[in-house]
Parts: sequence; structure tokens; C-alpha cells
Amino acid sequence: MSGVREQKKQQTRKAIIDAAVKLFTEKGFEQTSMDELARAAGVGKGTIYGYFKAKEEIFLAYCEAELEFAFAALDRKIDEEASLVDQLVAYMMGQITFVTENREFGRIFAREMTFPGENTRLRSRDLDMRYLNKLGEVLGRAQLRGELPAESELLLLIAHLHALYILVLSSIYSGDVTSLENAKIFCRSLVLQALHGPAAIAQAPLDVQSGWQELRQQFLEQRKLEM
Amino acid sequence: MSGVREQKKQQTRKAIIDAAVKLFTEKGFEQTSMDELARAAGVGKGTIYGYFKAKEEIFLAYCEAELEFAFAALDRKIDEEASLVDQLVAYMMGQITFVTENREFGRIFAREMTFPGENTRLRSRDLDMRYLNKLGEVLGRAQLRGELPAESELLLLIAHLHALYILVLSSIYSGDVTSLENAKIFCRSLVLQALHGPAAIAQAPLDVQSGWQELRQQFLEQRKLEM
DNA sequence: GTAAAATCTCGACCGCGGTCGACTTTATCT
DNA sequence: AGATAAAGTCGACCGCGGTCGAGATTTTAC
Repeated sequence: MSGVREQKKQQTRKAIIDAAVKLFTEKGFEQTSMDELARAAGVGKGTIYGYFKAKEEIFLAYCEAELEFAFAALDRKIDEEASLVDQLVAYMMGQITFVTENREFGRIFAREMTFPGENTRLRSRDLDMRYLNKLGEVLGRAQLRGELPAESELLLLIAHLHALYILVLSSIYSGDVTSLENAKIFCRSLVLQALHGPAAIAQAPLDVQSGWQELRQQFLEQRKLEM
Repeated sequence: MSGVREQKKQQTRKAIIDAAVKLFTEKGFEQTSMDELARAAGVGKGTIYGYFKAKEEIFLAYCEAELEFAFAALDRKIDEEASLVDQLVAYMMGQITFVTENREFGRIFAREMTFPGENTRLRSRDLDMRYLNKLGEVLGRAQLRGELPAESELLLLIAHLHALYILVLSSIYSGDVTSLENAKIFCRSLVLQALHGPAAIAQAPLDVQSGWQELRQQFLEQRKLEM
């Protein structure tokens, strides 16, 4: 049972991912066909499906590497002594900035991560956990500092914040939020409310208040909600 | 400019939607091909694309009718005098039950609604607004009753609750939540926290607390989060 | 060493969603 | 009414993601 076979398999796998990174980066996910990918990786198309169940799975493998990098960069930039809100907003915006760097790419990523198909469920969960763990760390530190009540249920808060992140992303793709600045204001307002209850905005610093009011106007005009 | 043409167009449009309702219901969205749909509607395949930009757009048109019905049923069942939390959970669960009635259908719906493509953006926004308006009504009534601080920013709260709904849906597709019962417990915990702050669960009635603790255990085991 | 079994590779092939331009039907103009 | 323009219809056709089984390659058994 010499490792010849195993070795080759690893090579092939790497060749596929490398080709995917190159092509997806160069021309995007949807614009890269499996035929191209196979040719670029130097294998038959069918072979790819021995390594990945679907095109989306390759996509997530590709994301894994990229996200790793983005998170590392973010970690370096985060100020652990900043206020909880600032840190949370920073993480959320880091993630959002990364995802929406390319709009089409981000939509696929968001769709696959938030509502994964059976093929991609496990892989997307892996990726998700990195982000959730990050949130957990930030919250844990805040709890130690006393910035968060000791009896807070951290897991629930993590879920909560994750929900807000998804919402902001969704707002970007629904057209309610059209710039990263607005996304940030939105994030901040939501986080404030999550941490300090429904009346938090009314007590927030003036710049947050006014920023939100402006956004609010845009929402109402765009969506014609009856309020 | 007799209306002959316009009349025919309306007929054709209706024929397409009718066929879609029949086929999507019978065999599902993905299992219905555009060729079949065209044949069933009695038109050429190309004709359909004169009425809808993409298969997904037909899907959303199909949903519109179904959702209308589901909401009406829900409205009839909702107790306007129940507590705010109960009403919110009821609406969220109504929506979730509807969406996940068929798993594949629900995933497409959720993906298209949360991260719409350029083709389906406007239509998905229309649908979204119905749900948001419902939330607004419930919150507005609660504010009048004094169950919600007068200075609460309703729009922000609506956004917040919408985020929670999406999260619960996402948890179902990620495999974190595997039954409607669990979804309900999750919903309730999240809503409580959203309305009463991060420490709300610790003060919740015992059954909510214990239900959540059980769910929490499942999460941790499944996801192996470091907490 | 060799035969049998297990594994991996490949590209022709499938059905799909979506496009295109030739064709038919309706509206408009004189 | 006849001619021209405009609008609508259609299915052959395209490239796509994914499958399949024949054939090549490695492992195992003797």
C-alpha cells in the first residue's frame, strides 16, 4: 500500500483548487465553466467530481483560503481595548467588506453560507464557525471587562449578532443599503439596539442618531412602508 | 388600438402562472423544466421569457399567491390581545412553517428573498414588504398598549426581528435546528432577547429557560464552539 | 510475476435554463 | 384595402453543470 496513489490524489486536488483560485479570481465564479476549470487543472471534467460534489463546493474551498487571510488581517487591525460596540461593528464590517468586494461572488457566498444545500452544508458550517468563534471571543472579553452583564447568554447573543450581520448583507443585495458607509451606520444602530434594548437609539450619541435618521428616511422612501 | 392584443397577453400570462402553480406544486420547482412548463401552458418556451426574465421570477409570482393565502390564514388565527412576544413568535413561525413546508422550495425562496439577483430584486422586495408591514402593525399596537417604550425606533426593531426570522430559517438549513418545535424555542429566546436585552433569558419563565438550555446543548455539540 | 480486484480518469453525453432570429399576428397609416 | 411597421410567438440552438461506463492504473492476493 505504497502512498503513490494517495500522493497523486493530493496533487490532483491541489491542482484543482489552484486552478479554481486562479480562474475564479480572474474571471469570477459564474464565468468560469467546469470545462475550463478542468482544462486549467489538467484533468478530465469527470475527475473533478471525484473530489468535489458540486461546483459550489469548490467555491467554498476557495473561500476558505481567502477568508483565512481576510480574518488574519482583520485581527491585526482590531483594537481589543475599544468598546464592545466598536469591536463588533468592526468585525461585522470586515466580513461584509470582504464578501461584497465582488458583488456576484458575494451573493453566491452569502446564499451558500446562509441557506446551504445538502452538498455544501458541512463545509459552510466550518466556515461559519470561524466567524461565530470570533464573535464569541469579543463577547467573552467584554464580559470579563464587565461591559456585558455576567448573566448574559453568550451563545444567544452570538446568534443574535450573526443574524444582524446576515440582515445587513441582505439589505445590500436587496438595494436598501447602497454603500459601505450606510452599512456601517446600519450595523452600529442594530448592534446598539441588540445590546441595549429597543430604546437604545434614542439615547445614542448624536452622530449615530442623525446617521440613522438619514438612513431611515431612505428606507421609507424606497420601500414605502406604512409607518 | 383595440384591446385584443392586451387581452391575449393577459390570458397567456395567466396560463403560464396557472401552469407554474400546478407543476411547481405537483413536482416542485427544480423538477419542473421550462420545456414542460411551456408545454403545459400551451406556449413556446421563448414566449415565457417575454413575460418573465427568469425561472426564478415565475417562482416568486407563484409564491405571491401562496403567501397571500398563508398570511390571511395567519391573520385570522392571531390573537391581537396576546402578549407582544407571543404575537411576534406566531408571525415568525407562521412564515417559517410556510417556507419550510417543502424543504427544497423553501431554500430557493429564502435564497431569492434574502439575497435576490438583479432579475428578482423588485419582486422579492414586494413580497418582503408584506411581512415587514405585518411586523410593523404588531409592534405599533404594542406601542399603543404601552408594552413597548414609546421612544422605540420601530423601523429598527422591524429590521431586527426580520433578521431573527432569517437566522432561524438559516439555522434550519444549516442543520442547527431540526424541528419546528426547536425553531419555536429558538425564535422565542431570540425575540425575548431582542425586546428585553442580553440578560432576558436569565429572567424568562422556567419553561423557556429550560427549552433554551436544551437547544443550547445541541448547538454546542453539533458545532463544537469554544465557549 | 501475474491475475484479479479495487480505484481512479476521462470525455462523450444528458437535460437544463436561456437566447436568437425567422416567422406570424395585430396595429397604424394613407 | 393594401402596405408598412410594430409586437408577439416559436423551437432549434447554445453553453452550462453534472453523469456514466469504458478503459487505464494501482493495489492486493497468491
